[in-house]
Amino acid sequence: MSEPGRSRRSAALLRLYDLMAAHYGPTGWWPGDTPFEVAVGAILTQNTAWTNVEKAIANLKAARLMAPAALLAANRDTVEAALRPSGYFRQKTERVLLFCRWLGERFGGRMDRMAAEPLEALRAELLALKGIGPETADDILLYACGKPVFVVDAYTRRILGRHGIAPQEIPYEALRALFETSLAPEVALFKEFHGLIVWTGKDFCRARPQCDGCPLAPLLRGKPPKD
DNA sequence: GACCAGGCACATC
DNA sequence: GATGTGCATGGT
Repeated sequence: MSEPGRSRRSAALLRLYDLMAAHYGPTGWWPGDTPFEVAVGAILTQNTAWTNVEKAIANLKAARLMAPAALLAANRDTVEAALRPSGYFRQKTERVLLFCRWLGERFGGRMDRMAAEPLEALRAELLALKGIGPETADDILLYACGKPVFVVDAYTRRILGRHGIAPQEIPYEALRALFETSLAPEVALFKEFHGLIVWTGKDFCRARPQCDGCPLAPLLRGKPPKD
């Protein structure tokens, strides 16, 4: 991308950020007591509302299963029962257990050792795991490992498309690259920016799709949303 | 009661 | 490579 193109885009993204931040203040996203809990939540939230994920996470904690070794030692039925409220519970049980097995074999079950790995190699390993696609991998890399990757989700695509910053159908990697080349690679900024997108998406794209009261409404300048 | 949610893998063309 | 389908629960 040309330098003027990048700085224009960078300014547009920072304007989005400022409007959302002014509306919400710090989100502190992602919620989770430990990096492992964040990684599990990233798998459980696939195509699923976060409120349902919270129930499954609470179940795991109540059953003392929020640890890789505990999950691997548990009966599969027990894990499935705990994950049931988050939907797709058979698939998600398989995916969580596969992640635990890999984490155990590769890093002795320790998230801190995983996080010490170089970003690109680690991303490739995560993507090679069955059940971990780009968004889930990047959730884990950013929020559980503190790596400077930008997480793209359905809300990101919808909001940028709606405001004409990127085409609605832009592929995952292209949209990730757009953020990562336009913004300073600061983990705290990436975390908070994605958190603000999630909150804005939940509150306005879903609950109030007409954009009433949306912090980003001023950017539309009276034009209807594009989607 | 229909419709949707912060995905992903797999089959089919 | 693009497109369609299964996976499952809970909220609106």
